[in-house]
Amino acid sequence: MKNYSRQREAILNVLRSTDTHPTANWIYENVREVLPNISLGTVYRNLSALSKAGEILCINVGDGFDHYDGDIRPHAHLHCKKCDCITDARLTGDPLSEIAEEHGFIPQIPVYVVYGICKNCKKFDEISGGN
Amino acid sequence: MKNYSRQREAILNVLRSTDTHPTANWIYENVREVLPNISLGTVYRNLSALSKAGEILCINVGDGFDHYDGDIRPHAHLHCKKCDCITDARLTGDPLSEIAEEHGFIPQIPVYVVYGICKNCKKFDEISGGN
DNA sequence: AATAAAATAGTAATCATTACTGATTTAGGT
DNA sequence: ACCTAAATCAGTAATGATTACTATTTTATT
Repeated sequence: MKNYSRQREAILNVLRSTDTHPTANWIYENVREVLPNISLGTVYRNLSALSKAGEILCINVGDGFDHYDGDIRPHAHLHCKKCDCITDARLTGDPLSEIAEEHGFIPQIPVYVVYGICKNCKKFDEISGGN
Repeated sequence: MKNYSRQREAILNVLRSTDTHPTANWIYENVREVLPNISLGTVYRNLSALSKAGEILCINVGDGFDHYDGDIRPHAHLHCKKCDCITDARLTGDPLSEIAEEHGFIPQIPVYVVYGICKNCKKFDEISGGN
């Protein structure tokens, strides 16, 4: 993360222009439209470095892919266990910082996660009769 | 999940007797002390089935391993980004359900996650001067 | 322009997890 | 108890997202 690279800038641009919490491969495909010769390894390396530097977030839904989020402002993630989508939700307070404090835990990265069933999957459930 | 198997029961026993949110391999090693011939594939298959059935939780810290939790009562997880440990914390309310409701989202699985720095890593940071 | 550090493209290796196969166990009726 | 079908198992092979490696190119600084 010492030197400028147009590859890193393009990766950040692609990631910050979506709210879909994409995978490394999705980012790769989209950056290729700007930089056709970029390597998948470069995408992975930069996402990893940016994540470690705290400039982006790495999210793990449990679908076998790492997802990334260019929005590092405090917000919540609603994880759907059916379709593995991630919906952003604003936070009206800091609900767990008090609890965290009891444990001597610093809630450094401002993302809260809730598992559940999203709007669309809920709709489908009602039609198909559950499951 | 139709038929009884002593393997599945042993896996559940091991998982429920710890609060360390272990990996599949840790569970495998510990179940082997009771059932020496159990297969690693059996452990994976059962953990997956139990997780899908909602009897246990699969947790994804981002350290390359799936972790499991035998406690499915409502509680929060404090994820340390330094050592990837997971600390349980009790919930005093239902802080995000109101927000979730706005999105038509059903917070079905009662686990909240907060990323940050745990007590021990914090202590080490103070000694070594950060990072 | 010259140099060293950093980053890249392309490819090979890693390794947690999943899939597969033939044998064993369970459930439930007879 | 026996019988059958479905479920599960042990053991092993395959998968595939991610990481590591290497030789080359780019960046920052003098």
